[in-house]
Amino acid sequence: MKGTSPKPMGKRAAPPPSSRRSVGLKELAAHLGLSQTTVSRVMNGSAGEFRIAAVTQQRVLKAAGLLNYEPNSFARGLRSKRSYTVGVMVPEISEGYSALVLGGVEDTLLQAEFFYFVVSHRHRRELLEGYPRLLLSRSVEGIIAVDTPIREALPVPVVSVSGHRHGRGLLAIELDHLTAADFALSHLRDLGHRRIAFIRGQSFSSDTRPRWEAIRRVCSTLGLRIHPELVVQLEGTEPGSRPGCDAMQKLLAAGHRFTAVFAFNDASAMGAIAALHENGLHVPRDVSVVGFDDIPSAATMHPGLTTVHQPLREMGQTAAASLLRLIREGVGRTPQPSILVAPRFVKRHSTAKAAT
Amino acid sequence: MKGTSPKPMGKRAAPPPSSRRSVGLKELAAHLGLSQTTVSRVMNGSAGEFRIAAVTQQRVLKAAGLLNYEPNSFARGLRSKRSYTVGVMVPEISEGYSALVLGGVEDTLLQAEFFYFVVSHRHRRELLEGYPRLLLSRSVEGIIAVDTPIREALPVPVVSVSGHRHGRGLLAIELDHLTAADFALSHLRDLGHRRIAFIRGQSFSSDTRPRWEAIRRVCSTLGLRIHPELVVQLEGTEPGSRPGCDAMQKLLAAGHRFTAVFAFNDASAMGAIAALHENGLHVPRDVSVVGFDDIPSAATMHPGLTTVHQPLREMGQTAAASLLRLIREGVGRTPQPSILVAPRFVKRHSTAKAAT
DNA sequence: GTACCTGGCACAATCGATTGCGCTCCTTCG
DNA sequence: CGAAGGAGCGCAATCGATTGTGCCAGGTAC
Repeated sequence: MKGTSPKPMGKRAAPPPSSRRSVGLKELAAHLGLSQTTVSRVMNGSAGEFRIAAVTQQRVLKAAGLLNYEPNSFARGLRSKRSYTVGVMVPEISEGYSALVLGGVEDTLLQAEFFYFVVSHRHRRELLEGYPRLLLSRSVEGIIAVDTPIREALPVPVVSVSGHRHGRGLLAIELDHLTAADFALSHLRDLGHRRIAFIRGQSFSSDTRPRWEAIRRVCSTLGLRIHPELVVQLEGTEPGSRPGCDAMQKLLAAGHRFTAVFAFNDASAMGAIAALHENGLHVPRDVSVVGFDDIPSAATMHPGLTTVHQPLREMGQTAAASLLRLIREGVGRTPQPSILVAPRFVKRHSTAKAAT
Repeated sequence: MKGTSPKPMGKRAAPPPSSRRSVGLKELAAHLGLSQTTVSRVMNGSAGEFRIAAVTQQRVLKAAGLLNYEPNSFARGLRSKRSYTVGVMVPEISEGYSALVLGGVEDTLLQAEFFYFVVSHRHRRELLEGYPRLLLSRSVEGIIAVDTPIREALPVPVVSVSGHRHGRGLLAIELDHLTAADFALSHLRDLGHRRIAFIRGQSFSSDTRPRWEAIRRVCSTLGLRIHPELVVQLEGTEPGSRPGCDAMQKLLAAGHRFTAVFAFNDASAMGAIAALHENGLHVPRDVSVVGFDDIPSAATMHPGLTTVHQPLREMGQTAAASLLRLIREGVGRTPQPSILVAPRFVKRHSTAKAAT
């Protein structure tokens, strides 16, 4: 009561552009001659349930606008125990894959007035294990794991995008690998290819195993034989096309004949093409190459890369939407362990009829 | 549109049903037979200044570990008024440019135990204007604006990366455009090019203006003439190489002769090359092309693109480090309005001696 | 006239950690 | 032996919003 109250309802010209230090609920209430309770209820839209007079609501809203009131997020979170924030774990944010998924995640989250923290673990063990707890200590309400294994069970919902499936109330958003493999292999088969080489992904990439499994099953269905001597694996954590180039060099050095290559991703397909060129082989005349992912440069490179398009943005959106649902409804007996999204096949110019 | 929107926020949704309730400071203290004060001091490392016995510290630390104590971030923030969080605004997170800068930002921030929110505004006006306030309402301690104009003065430090410079205690991290232009233009001049075409950036891109200014100055220094009829501008917000392709088509349609092109970025350079090919012109035999940015596919395309490399990751790191400094030391008379980072010139195969 | 609504709002207790003081014991010194 | 001084902690008031409950006045109902 001692201090001079800012302005007790007196008439006053337009208050100076409120560059004020964030007004609190308290000041707002005082300025209105109301209790914090009432103001809070109006601001939260629960005015109806508490019978606040319509005229009062208008007064509050108007004053809030004028004084530029913003509720303190800490205080609000402390009471309500809600942060409206989720955490997103990715291997490396600057890589196209994660960035595209993040774009989709953002689309959905921000629409629901959620924010998100991003952390990238770079496949380093201590980060992989530490980040979930770190995120939890920041009060996230859920976690989206992109191409990232989650081992321990967490006290919040977790949705993975192309991640290792690990049960325990973990919802996985996955590409329909079977359809993807069918697209690529049917295409090659129809072009007459029988001796197809495969470049498998690095062991740490979570897509490696399911995609290979799908390839095996589809080959079997299509009556294609997998020649073990034509299967190589990417190695090293280096991004870009180098690993694919190395893998193809190794394959070529072995000297086995093949007319087509199905690469693990577009980056390795590009590396493979570079290696083929260096060895005097022409794509697609001598060897056809099919990539995976459909990254932007797949369209602009020469020759344009035939590849399987992954709807990464859509996967991000689906992941976020699913996570929001889990947060809202609780993780009650996850109805389904995974959601499949459909790939698209993009035929460009790196594939042609098998050389006879 | 002004003021606080009456966020309905719905009913109190059931709080996330956490399986294992986290222990609070209170329980920890009780379990130890100590006061919250003491435990808090030990946990915050300020034990020394408050003469807590070494043996007590050990006890506390051990119990905290056992009971798995994690301080509540809301309560902590409420008192200390620190969030250890910054906001990052980008045009679109899924684009390579932003993603690379973000990578650098993350490197530095996470090392300082800061987290960050990402929001992408897609050049939409309402988002551009609303996000700063929205971030502030989340109690961020600072903002990094990547290729994003910030108009109003904010109550927290702001660092921009390749953004419109706008004084007012805003620190800008910028590429050294003069050096960059000199790299590219000296190279072309030395190869004998005199009639050089320019593809300028879209008007909404903050790099467009300063880069063009640098080009003009460097041309003047090098004794190169800028032929107005050889200057075209990118149009449309479409990402990828289409805008560059269109621009080059327009240029070719005009029918003026030129032997080299300096594109606004690699994407448009690729588009330009595609357009040149379509018109029967060979790169680099008939026309040399220099790009800008050095995006990953610049190296793998054919021909390899000669370009100016922007150290985007480094720029992100510098931005984050600078922001942290401003947060720590306050925005006292920003000592310098901008920090320049040096580009690198990457010579590949899209440039050659001028056709005679 | 009394009892009973019911609309309209206020009280005060939280949420969980931080922090300015201040209160005990022990030593140690004069 | 008394007092000063330090070592070791605890009390209780915050931070700002949310929320269960309570209170009062005016309006029926009988």
